[in-house]
Amino acid sequence: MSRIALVDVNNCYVSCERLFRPDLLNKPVVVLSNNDGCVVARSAEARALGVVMGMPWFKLKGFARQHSIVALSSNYPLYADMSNRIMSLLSTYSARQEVYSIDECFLDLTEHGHAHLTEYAQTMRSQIAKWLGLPVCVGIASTKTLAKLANHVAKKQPLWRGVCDLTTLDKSALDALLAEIPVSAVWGVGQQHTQALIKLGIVTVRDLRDADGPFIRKRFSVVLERTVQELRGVICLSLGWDSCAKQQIMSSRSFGRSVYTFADLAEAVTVYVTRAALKLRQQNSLAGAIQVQIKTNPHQLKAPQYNPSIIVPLSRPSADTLMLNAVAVHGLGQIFQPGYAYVKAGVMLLELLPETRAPIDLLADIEHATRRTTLMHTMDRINGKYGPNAIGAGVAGMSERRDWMMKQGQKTPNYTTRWSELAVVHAA
DNA sequence: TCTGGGGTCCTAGGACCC
DNA sequence: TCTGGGGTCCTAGGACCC
Repeated sequence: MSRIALVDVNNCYVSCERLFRPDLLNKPVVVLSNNDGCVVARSAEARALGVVMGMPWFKLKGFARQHSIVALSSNYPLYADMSNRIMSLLSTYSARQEVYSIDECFLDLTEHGHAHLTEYAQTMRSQIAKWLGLPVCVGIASTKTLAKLANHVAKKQPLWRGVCDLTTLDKSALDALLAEIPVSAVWGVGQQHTQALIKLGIVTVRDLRDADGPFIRKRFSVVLERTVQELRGVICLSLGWDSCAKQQIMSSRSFGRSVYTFADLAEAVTVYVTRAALKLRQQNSLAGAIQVQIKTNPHQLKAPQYNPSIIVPLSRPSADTLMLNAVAVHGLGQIFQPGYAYVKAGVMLLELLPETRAPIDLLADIEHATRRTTLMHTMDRINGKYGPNAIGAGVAGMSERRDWMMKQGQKTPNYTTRWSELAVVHAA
């Protein structure tokens, strides 16, 4: 039988912030989404006060002041850097690792032998705590879905001391445990499914595990039927341990204020294309098409709404920022209408293919293409060294003009990724 | 004049995840 | 006044072909 572990950082963003702000330990802390929009992470203390994930910050503000909740803007460079460190440390614990998100990964421990997995996982926890100062929980089981569930149990039930290995339970103990957990805790069961399942009398994880597979498939989908199988210990989701290339790359942001003009939107689109194209080159891919979208504020019910998008194919696949940008801005021109208050724009790179599989264009000017590729690499190197906006496409504008950029009122410094913002130790 | 069915490809949209 | 940003996979339905 296989053994899969799911390792997950507790309250990841809050824990990262606390590393450099030990004064925040034991205090209610929340981290806000881009634009300081809503809550995306909360400490145990904030959760205990009733702060819900996704709560808009403007609604929470008064309550937060009353209860001395500390709110921070999200600091993704810091979280990404800590994530890289933790993932590389965890990779030493298994030959097979699937990095599933910024704060969690699966490890295949099948080859490790079954006897001492709990101790092995405890070793991981203490090494991560000691080297990086971050708290993690570990769930172990025979499938990914069960490992996610085990992780949930490890977090919720203190008696497991941060590591829950479901394979150590006998059948009746496992049945009893699964009968305590609401079906909504299962990976792949969201709000819609939860409500529909409850109506059918499927309320606990145990109910779902024991539900009729073909019925679930018919009433819901093959996806949920796979989940049922996985809960029974049948592997349907295999471990993807190669960091495979993304199939689409997106870059979008809400603005700090409403935007009305084509010029401002074009400037934003150029910034997003620049960011997306960099990611594209980093995974050595080319894009065959680019989608541009702009949006008005959906929460502003009385204001006129306009949320167009357009997909523009490229004449030939490319990773050239300037080329992609020209196409994107042209696409923007097709959908832009004056007279609306736009609050968000985004671009998506589509039809990605590996650089190596680029079609050969007999009519292309090889010398020109090579120069452009060199230009892109040079640009990436300069931006890598001097900051992401050191040089870019012409329309991107200078930062002082970009007053539409997102609001980040409470951002902590880039403690680990910028020399100028390193934490400083003061001698007593 | 009458008339069919199977297959593929693409797209939009929905559900889910963190 | 102020409500995130990335992703994945699947399905249904239409267009088109033979």
